[in-house]
Amino acid sequence: MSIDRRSGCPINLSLEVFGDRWSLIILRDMIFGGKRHFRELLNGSLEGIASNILADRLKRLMELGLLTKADDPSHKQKAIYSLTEMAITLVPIMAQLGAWGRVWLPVTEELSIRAELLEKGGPPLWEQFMDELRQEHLGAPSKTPPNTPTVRRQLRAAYEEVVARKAEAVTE
Amino acid sequence: MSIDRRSGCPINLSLEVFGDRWSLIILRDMIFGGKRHFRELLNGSLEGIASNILADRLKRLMELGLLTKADDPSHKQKAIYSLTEMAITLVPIMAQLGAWGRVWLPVTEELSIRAELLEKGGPPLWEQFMDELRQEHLGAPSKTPPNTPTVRRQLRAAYEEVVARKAEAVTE
DNA sequence: CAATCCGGTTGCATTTTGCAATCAGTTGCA
DNA sequence: TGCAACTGATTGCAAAATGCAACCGGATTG
Repeated sequence: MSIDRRSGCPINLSLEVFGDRWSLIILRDMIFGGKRHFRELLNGSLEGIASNILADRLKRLMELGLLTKADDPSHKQKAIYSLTEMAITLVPIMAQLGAWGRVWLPVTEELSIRAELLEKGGPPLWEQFMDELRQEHLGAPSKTPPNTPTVRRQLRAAYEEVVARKAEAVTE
Repeated sequence: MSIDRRSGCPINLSLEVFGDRWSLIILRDMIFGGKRHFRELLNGSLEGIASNILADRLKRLMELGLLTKADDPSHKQKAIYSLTEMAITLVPIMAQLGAWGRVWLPVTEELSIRAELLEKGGPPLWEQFMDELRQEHLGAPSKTPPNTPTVRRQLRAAYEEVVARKAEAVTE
Protein backbone atom coordinates (compact mmCIF):
# COMPACT_ATOMS: atom_id res chain seq x y z
CA MET A 1 0.00 0.00 0.00
CA SER A 2 1.45 3.31 -1.05
CA ILE A 3 0.24 6.85 -1.60
CA ASP A 4 -1.24 7.41 -5.02
CA ARG A 5 -1.93 11.13 -5.19
CA ARG A 6 -4.91 10.61 -7.44
CA SER A 7 -5.88 14.26 -6.99
CA GLY A 8 -5.02 17.29 -4.87
CA CYS A 9 -8.41 17.31 -3.14
CA PRO A 10 -7.98 17.40 0.65
CA ILE A 11 -10.65 14.76 1.25
CA ASN A 12 -9.09 12.48 -1.33
CA LEU A 13 -5.61 12.94 0.10
CA SER A 14 -6.85 12.28 3.63
CA LEU A 15 -8.49 9.14 2.34
CA GLU A 16 -5.25 8.01 0.77
CA VAL A 17 -3.66 8.28 4.20
CA PHE A 18 -6.23 6.28 6.15
CA GLY A 19 -8.66 4.94 3.59
CA ASP A 20 -8.03 1.40 4.75
CA ARG A 21 -9.29 -0.80 7.51
CA TRP A 22 -6.33 -0.65 9.87
CA SER A 23 -4.41 2.63 9.90
CA LEU A 24 -6.97 4.52 11.96
CA ILE A 25 -7.49 1.54 14.29
CA ILE A 26 -3.78 1.62 15.13
CA LEU A 27 -3.89 5.37 15.70
CA ARG A 28 -7.02 4.97 17.82
CA ASP A 29 -5.26 2.46 20.07
CA MET A 30 -2.27 4.74 20.43
CA ILE A 31 -4.34 7.88 21.05
CA PHE A 32 -7.08 6.51 23.30
CA GLY A 33 -5.49 3.30 24.55
CA GLY A 34 -2.03 4.69 25.22
CA LYS A 35 -0.41 1.80 23.34
CA ARG A 36 3.21 2.44 22.39
CA HIS A 37 4.73 -1.01 21.65
CA PHE A 38 4.31 -3.49 18.83
CA ARG A 39 3.00 -6.26 21.08
CA GLU A 40 0.57 -3.96 22.84
CA LEU A 41 -0.92 -3.00 19.50
CA LEU A 42 -0.88 -6.59 18.28
CA ASN A 43 -2.60 -8.20 21.26
CA GLY A 44 -4.46 -5.24 22.68
CA SER A 45 -6.84 -4.35 19.88
CA LEU A 46 -10.31 -5.82 19.91
CA GLU A 47 -10.26 -6.27 16.18
CA GLY A 48 -7.29 -8.64 16.00
CA ILE A 49 -4.82 -7.24 13.51
CA ALA A 50 -2.30 -9.65 11.94
CA SER A 51 1.36 -9.05 12.73
CA ASN A 52 2.43 -8.59 9.12
CA ILE A 53 -0.28 -6.01 8.50
CA LEU A 54 0.65 -4.22 11.73
CA ALA A 55 4.31 -4.09 10.73
CA ASP A 56 3.42 -2.81 7.30
CA ARG A 57 1.09 -0.09 8.61
CA LEU A 58 3.51 1.11 11.26
CA LYS A 59 6.14 1.49 8.57
CA ARG A 60 3.73 3.32 6.30
CA LEU A 61 2.53 5.64 9.05
CA MET A 62 6.16 6.51 9.78
CA GLU A 63 6.83 7.23 6.12
CA LEU A 64 3.78 9.47 6.02
CA GLY A 65 4.97 11.38 9.05
CA LEU A 66 2.30 10.29 11.52
CA LEU A 67 4.55 8.21 13.77
CA THR A 68 8.14 8.08 14.93
CA LYS A 69 10.01 5.15 16.42
CA ALA A 70 12.70 5.11 19.10
CA ASP A 71 14.56 2.59 21.23
CA ASP A 72 13.06 1.86 24.60
CA PRO A 73 15.90 2.27 27.11
CA SER A 74 14.39 -0.35 29.43
CA HIS A 75 14.75 -3.21 26.94
CA LYS A 76 17.18 -3.60 24.07
CA GLN A 77 14.60 -5.19 21.82
CA LYS A 78 11.73 -2.88 22.59
CA ALA A 79 10.77 -0.09 20.22
CA ILE A 80 8.57 2.74 21.34
CA TYR A 81 6.29 4.44 18.87
CA SER A 82 5.28 8.08 19.25
CA LEU A 83 2.58 10.18 17.67
CA THR A 84 3.67 13.25 15.74
CA GLU A 85 1.77 16.53 15.79
CA MET A 86 0.23 15.43 12.49
CA ALA A 87 -1.30 12.41 14.21
CA ILE A 88 -2.30 14.27 17.37
CA THR A 89 -4.41 16.69 15.33
CA LEU A 90 -6.53 13.74 14.23
CA VAL A 91 -8.36 13.94 17.56
CA PRO A 92 -11.21 16.09 16.17
CA ILE A 93 -11.67 13.65 13.29
CA MET A 94 -11.75 10.74 15.71
CA ALA A 95 -14.30 12.58 17.83
CA GLN A 96 -16.57 13.28 14.85
CA LEU A 97 -16.20 9.73 13.58
CA GLY A 98 -17.11 8.38 17.00
CA ALA A 99 -20.08 10.71 17.31
CA TRP A 100 -21.41 9.70 13.90
CA GLY A 101 -20.89 6.00 14.53
CA ARG A 102 -22.63 6.24 17.87
CA VAL A 103 -25.76 7.59 16.22
CA TRP A 104 -25.95 5.39 13.14
CA LEU A 105 -24.19 2.12 13.82
CA PRO A 106 -24.73 -0.80 16.22
CA VAL A 107 -22.18 0.26 18.82
CA THR A 108 -21.96 -1.36 22.24
CA GLU A 109 -22.56 0.80 25.29
CA GLU A 110 -19.22 0.29 26.99
CA LEU A 111 -17.28 1.05 23.84
CA SER A 112 -19.23 4.15 22.95
CA ILE A 113 -19.22 5.90 26.33
CA ARG A 114 -15.87 7.44 25.48
CA ALA A 115 -17.17 8.78 22.18
CA GLU A 116 -20.13 10.25 24.04
CA LEU A 117 -17.90 12.01 26.56
CA LEU A 118 -15.64 13.32 23.83
CA GLU A 119 -18.62 14.65 21.90
CA LYS A 120 -20.11 16.35 24.96
CA GLY A 121 -16.78 17.89 25.91
CA GLY A 122 -16.48 19.43 22.46
CA PRO A 123 -13.48 21.33 21.09
CA PRO A 124 -12.22 22.49 24.53
CA LEU A 125 -11.94 18.90 25.74
CA TRP A 126 -10.31 17.87 22.44
CA GLU A 127 -7.72 20.61 22.93
CA GLN A 128 -6.96 19.46 26.44
CA PHE A 129 -6.59 15.90 25.23
CA MET A 130 -4.25 16.93 22.41
CA ASP A 131 -2.23 18.89 24.95
CA GLU A 132 -1.83 15.74 27.05
CA LEU A 133 -0.78 13.76 24.00
CA ARG A 134 1.84 16.41 23.19
CA GLN A 135 3.27 15.95 26.67
CA GLU A 136 3.35 12.17 26.41
CA HIS A 137 4.60 11.87 22.87
CA LEU A 138 6.49 15.06 22.14
CA GLY A 139 7.70 16.02 25.61
CA ALA A 140 5.89 19.33 25.39
CA PRO A 141 5.30 21.39 28.55
CA SER A 142 1.81 21.25 30.02
CA LYS A 143 -0.57 24.09 29.38
CA THR A 144 -3.36 22.80 31.61
CA PRO A 145 -3.55 23.78 35.28
CA PRO A 146 -2.05 21.22 37.70
CA ASN A 147 -4.29 18.70 39.46
CA THR A 148 -6.73 18.67 36.53
CA PRO A 149 -7.83 15.06 35.94
CA THR A 150 -6.43 13.88 32.61
CA VAL A 151 -8.84 13.30 29.76
CA ARG A 152 -7.58 9.77 29.32
CA ARG A 153 -8.28 9.07 32.97
CA GLN A 154 -11.79 10.49 32.64
CA LEU A 155 -12.49 8.36 29.57
CA ARG A 156 -11.11 5.29 31.26
CA ALA A 157 -13.12 5.85 34.44
CA ALA A 158 -16.33 6.24 32.45
CA TYR A 159 -15.62 3.04 30.54
CA GLU A 160 -14.95 1.07 33.71
CA GLU A 161 -18.06 2.39 35.35
CA VAL A 162 -20.21 1.08 32.50
CA VAL A 163 -18.48 -2.29 32.58
CA ALA A 164 -18.98 -2.55 36.35
CA ARG A 165 -22.63 -1.56 36.11
CA LYS A 166 -23.29 -4.13 33.39
CA ALA A 167 -21.55 -6.87 35.38
CA GLU A 168 -23.65 -6.03 38.41
CA ALA A 169 -26.83 -6.15 36.38
CA VAL A 170 -25.97 -9.71 35.36
CA THR A 171 -25.05 -11.07 38.78
CA GLU A 172 -27.87 -9.58 40.83
CA MET B 1 -16.81 -5.97 0.42
CA SER B 2 -19.20 -6.46 3.27
CA ILE B 3 -19.56 -5.33 6.84
CA ASP B 4 -17.54 -7.38 9.29
CA ARG B 5 -18.56 -6.10 12.70
CA ARG B 6 -15.15 -6.81 14.14
CA SER B 7 -16.09 -4.88 17.29
CA GLY B 8 -18.76 -2.56 18.63
CA CYS B 9 -16.40 0.40 18.84
CA PRO B 10 -17.88 3.43 17.06
CA ILE B 11 -14.62 4.33 15.33
CA ASN B 12 -14.18 0.77 14.14
CA LEU B 13 -17.76 0.57 12.88
CA SER B 14 -17.42 3.89 11.07
CA LEU B 15 -14.26 2.57 9.48
CA GLU B 16 -16.07 -0.54 8.32
CA VAL B 17 -18.51 1.73 6.51
CA PHE B 18 -15.99 3.92 4.67
CA GLY B 19 -12.59 2.45 5.43
CA ASP B 20 -11.88 2.05 1.73
CA ARG B 21 -10.63 4.27 -1.04
CA TRP B 22 -13.89 4.96 -2.83
CA SER B 23 -16.99 5.14 -0.63
CA LEU B 24 -16.25 8.60 0.76
CA ILE B 25 -15.17 9.86 -2.67
CA ILE B 26 -18.59 8.95 -4.04
CA LEU B 27 -20.33 10.62 -1.12
CA ARG B 28 -18.09 13.67 -1.52
CA ASP B 29 -19.13 14.02 -5.17
CA MET B 30 -22.78 13.69 -4.26
CA ILE B 31 -22.59 16.09 -1.32
CA PHE B 32 -20.32 18.77 -2.73
CA GLY B 33 -20.60 18.13 -6.45
CA GLY B 34 -24.33 17.59 -6.58
CA LYS B 35 -23.89 14.39 -8.61
CA ARG B 36 -26.98 12.19 -8.67
CA HIS B 37 -26.53 9.82 -11.67
CA PHE B 38 -24.24 6.87 -12.34
CA ARG B 39 -22.57 8.51 -15.34
CA GLU B 40 -22.03 11.77 -13.51
CA LEU B 41 -20.24 9.93 -10.75
CA LEU B 42 -18.32 7.80 -13.22
CA ASN B 43 -17.00 10.58 -15.44
CA GLY B 44 -17.14 13.49 -13.06
CA SER B 45 -14.72 12.48 -10.35
CA LEU B 46 -11.12 13.62 -10.62
CA GLU B 47 -9.89 10.32 -9.32
CA GLY B 48 -11.32 8.14 -12.07
CA ILE B 49 -13.31 5.36 -10.47
CA ALA B 50 -13.92 2.21 -12.50
CA SER B 51 -17.50 1.38 -13.40
CA ASN B 52 -17.56 -1.99 -11.68
CA ILE B 53 -16.24 -0.50 -8.44
CA LEU B 54 -18.76 2.33 -8.65
CA ALA B 55 -21.63 -0.11 -9.17
CA ASP B 56 -20.45 -2.21 -6.25
CA ARG B 57 -20.06 0.76 -3.88
CA LEU B 58 -23.42 2.27 -4.78
CA LYS B 59 -25.05 -1.06 -4.00
CA ARG B 60 -23.15 -1.31 -0.74
CA LEU B 61 -23.98 2.23 0.32
CA MET B 62 -27.65 1.49 -0.33
CA GLU B 63 -27.48 -1.68 1.76
CA LEU B 64 -25.86 0.29 4.57
CA GLY B 65 -28.59 2.90 4.44
CA LEU B 66 -26.57 5.84 3.17
CA LEU B 67 -28.19 6.10 -0.25
CA THR B 68 -31.51 5.43 -1.92
CA LYS B 69 -32.22 4.93 -5.59
CA ALA B 70 -35.25 5.96 -7.61
CA ASP B 71 -36.33 6.11 -11.24
CA ASP B 72 -35.71 9.37 -13.00
CA PRO B 73 -39.03 10.30 -14.65
CA SER B 74 -37.24 12.05 -17.52
CA HIS B 75 -35.57 8.92 -18.82
CA LYS B 76 -36.61 5.29 -18.49
CA GLN B 77 -33.05 4.10 -17.99
CA LYS B 78 -31.89 6.80 -15.65
CA ALA B 79 -31.63 6.18 -11.95
CA ILE B 80 -31.35 8.98 -9.47
CA TYR B 81 -29.45 8.44 -6.25
CA SER B 82 -30.33 10.34 -3.09
CA LEU B 83 -28.52 10.86 0.17
CA THR B 84 -30.25 9.70 3.33
CA GLU B 85 -30.13 11.58 6.62
CA MET B 86 -27.37 9.16 7.64
CA ALA B 87 -25.22 10.37 4.75
CA ILE B 88 -26.11 14.04 5.16
CA THR B 89 -24.81 13.99 8.73
CA LEU B 90 -21.39 13.11 7.36
CA VAL B 91 -20.88 16.79 6.54
CA PRO B 92 -19.02 17.55 9.80
CA ILE B 93 -16.71 14.58 9.20
CA MET B 94 -16.05 15.76 5.65
CA ALA B 95 -15.30 19.25 6.97
CA GLN B 96 -12.83 17.96 9.58
CA LEU B 97 -11.22 15.64 7.06
CA GLY B 98 -10.82 18.51 4.62
CA ALA B 99 -9.42 20.81 7.29
CA TRP B 100 -6.87 18.23 8.38
CA GLY B 101 -5.84 17.39 4.82
CA ARG B 102 -5.42 21.05 4.01
CA VAL B 103 -2.89 21.46 6.79
CA TRP B 104 -0.89 18.28 6.40
CA LEU B 105 -1.12 17.07 2.82
CA PRO B 106 -0.05 18.43 -0.58
CA VAL B 107 -3.43 19.82 -1.60
CA THR B 108 -3.89 22.10 -4.59
CA GLU B 109 -5.20 25.60 -3.99
CA GLU B 110 -8.31 25.40 -6.16
CA LEU B 111 -9.38 22.10 -4.63
CA SER B 112 -8.83 23.18 -1.05
CA ILE B 113 -10.59 26.55 -1.12
CA ARG B 114 -13.89 24.81 -0.40
CA ALA B 115 -12.41 23.02 2.60
CA GLU B 116 -11.10 26.35 3.85
CA LEU B 117 -14.50 28.01 3.54
CA LEU B 118 -16.21 25.12 5.24
CA GLU B 119 -13.73 25.23 8.08
CA LYS B 120 -14.08 28.97 8.57
CA GLY B 121 -17.87 28.78 8.47
CA GLY B 122 -17.82 26.20 11.26
CA PRO B 123 -20.83 24.30 12.60
CA PRO B 124 -23.39 26.99 11.66
CA LEU B 125 -22.39 26.79 8.00
CA TRP B 126 -22.39 22.98 8.16
CA GLU B 127 -25.93 23.08 9.52
CA GLN B 128 -27.07 25.35 6.72
CA PHE B 129 -25.46 23.08 4.16
CA MET B 130 -27.08 19.98 5.66
CA ASP B 131 -30.40 21.81 5.56
CA GLU B 132 -29.94 22.43 1.84
CA LEU B 133 -29.07 18.79 1.27
CA ARG B 134 -32.24 17.75 3.11
CA GLN B 135 -34.25 19.90 0.73
CA GLU B 136 -32.56 18.50 -2.37
CA HIS B 137 -32.49 14.86 -1.37
CA LEU B 138 -35.30 14.38 1.12
CA GLY B 139 -37.73 17.08 0.00
CA ALA B 140 -37.61 18.70 3.41
CA PRO B 141 -38.92 22.24 3.88
CA SER B 142 -36.30 24.98 4.09
CA LYS B 143 -35.36 26.39 7.46
CA THR B 144 -33.06 29.10 6.15
CA PRO B 145 -34.39 32.58 5.34
CA PRO B 146 -35.21 33.16 1.67
CA ASN B 147 -32.70 34.87 -0.61
CA THR B 148 -29.80 33.49 1.39
CA PRO B 149 -27.07 32.37 -1.05
CA THR B 150 -26.79 28.60 -0.94
CA VAL B 151 -23.68 27.09 0.57
CA ARG B 152 -23.06 25.07 -2.57
CA ARG B 153 -23.19 28.26 -4.63
CA GLN B 154 -20.74 29.97 -2.26
CA LEU B 155 -18.34 27.04 -2.46
CA ARG B 156 -18.63 26.90 -6.22
CA ALA B 157 -18.07 30.65 -6.62
CA ALA B 158 -14.95 30.52 -4.46
CA TYR B 159 -13.60 27.62 -6.49
CA GLU B 160 -14.20 29.37 -9.79
CA GLU B 161 -12.60 32.55 -8.52
CA VAL B 162 -9.39 30.71 -7.71
CA VAL B 163 -9.38 28.96 -11.07
CA ALA B 164 -9.92 32.27 -12.88
CA ARG B 165 -7.21 33.99 -10.89
CA LYS B 166 -4.72 31.22 -11.62
CA ALA B 167 -5.55 31.28 -15.34
CA GLU B 168 -5.01 35.02 -15.38
CA ALA B 169 -1.67 34.70 -13.63
CA VAL B 170 -0.51 32.38 -16.42
CA THR B 171 -1.66 34.42 -19.40
CA GLU B 172 -0.58 37.86 -18.26
C1' DC C 1 18.88 -22.89 31.63
C1' DA C 2 14.31 -23.03 30.06
C1' DA C 3 10.21 -20.45 29.19
C1' DT C 4 8.65 -16.26 27.70
C1' DC C 5 8.83 -11.95 25.39
C1' DC C 6 10.64 -8.79 21.64
C1' DG C 7 9.68 -6.83 16.89
C1' DG C 8 9.06 -8.48 13.25
C1' DT C 9 9.44 -11.99 8.45
C1' DT C 10 8.02 -15.73 5.33
C1' DG C 11 4.98 -18.48 2.54
C1' DC C 12 0.65 -19.23 0.84
C1' DA C 13 -4.43 -19.08 -0.04
C1' DT C 14 -8.20 -15.90 -0.52
C1' DT C 15 -10.23 -11.52 -1.48
C1' DT C 16 -10.30 -7.08 -3.49
C1' DT C 17 -8.98 -3.92 -6.98
C1' DG C 18 -8.12 -1.91 -11.56
C1' DC C 19 -8.71 -2.03 -16.37
C1' DA C 20 -10.85 -2.68 -20.77
C1' DA C 21 -14.24 -4.51 -23.39
C1' DT C 22 -18.95 -5.34 -23.74
C1' DC C 23 -24.17 -5.38 -23.18
C1' DA C 24 -29.13 -4.53 -24.02
C1' DG C 25 -32.36 -1.10 -23.81
C1' DT C 26 -33.45 4.18 -24.53
C1' DT C 27 -33.21 8.54 -26.52
C1' DG C 28 -32.25 12.43 -29.71
C1' DC C 29 -31.58 13.83 -34.17
C1' DA C 30 -31.38 13.84 -39.35
C1' DT D 1 -36.76 5.25 -40.25
C1' DG D 2 -32.23 4.54 -39.00
C1' DC D 3 -28.21 5.34 -36.53
C1' DA D 4 -25.16 7.36 -33.15
C1' DA D 5 -24.82 8.50 -28.53
C1' DC D 6 -26.13 7.64 -23.90
C1' DT D 7 -28.23 4.83 -19.94
C1' DG D 8 -26.73 1.81 -15.76
C1' DA D 9 -24.41 -1.53 -15.37
C1' DT D 10 -21.72 -6.74 -16.14
C1' DT D 11 -17.89 -9.84 -17.56
C1' DG D 12 -13.22 -11.65 -17.77
C1' DC D 13 -8.77 -11.34 -16.36
C1' DA D 14 -4.33 -9.76 -14.27
C1' DA D 15 -2.36 -7.55 -10.33
C1' DA D 16 -2.34 -6.12 -5.72
C1' DA D 17 -3.81 -6.33 -0.95
C1' DT D 18 -5.31 -9.04 2.91
C1' DG D 19 -5.62 -12.78 6.37
C1' DC D 20 -3.63 -16.62 8.55
C1' DA D 21 -0.31 -19.44 10.73
C1' DA D 22 4.12 -20.73 11.40
C1' DC D 23 8.53 -19.25 12.35
C1' DC D 24 12.98 -16.37 13.50
C1' DG D 25 17.08 -14.89 16.32
C1' DG D 26 18.12 -12.18 20.08
C1' DA D 27 16.86 -10.42 24.99
C1' DT D 28 14.93 -10.98 29.33
C1' DT D 29 12.97 -13.30 33.36
C1' DG D 30 12.22 -16.73 36.96
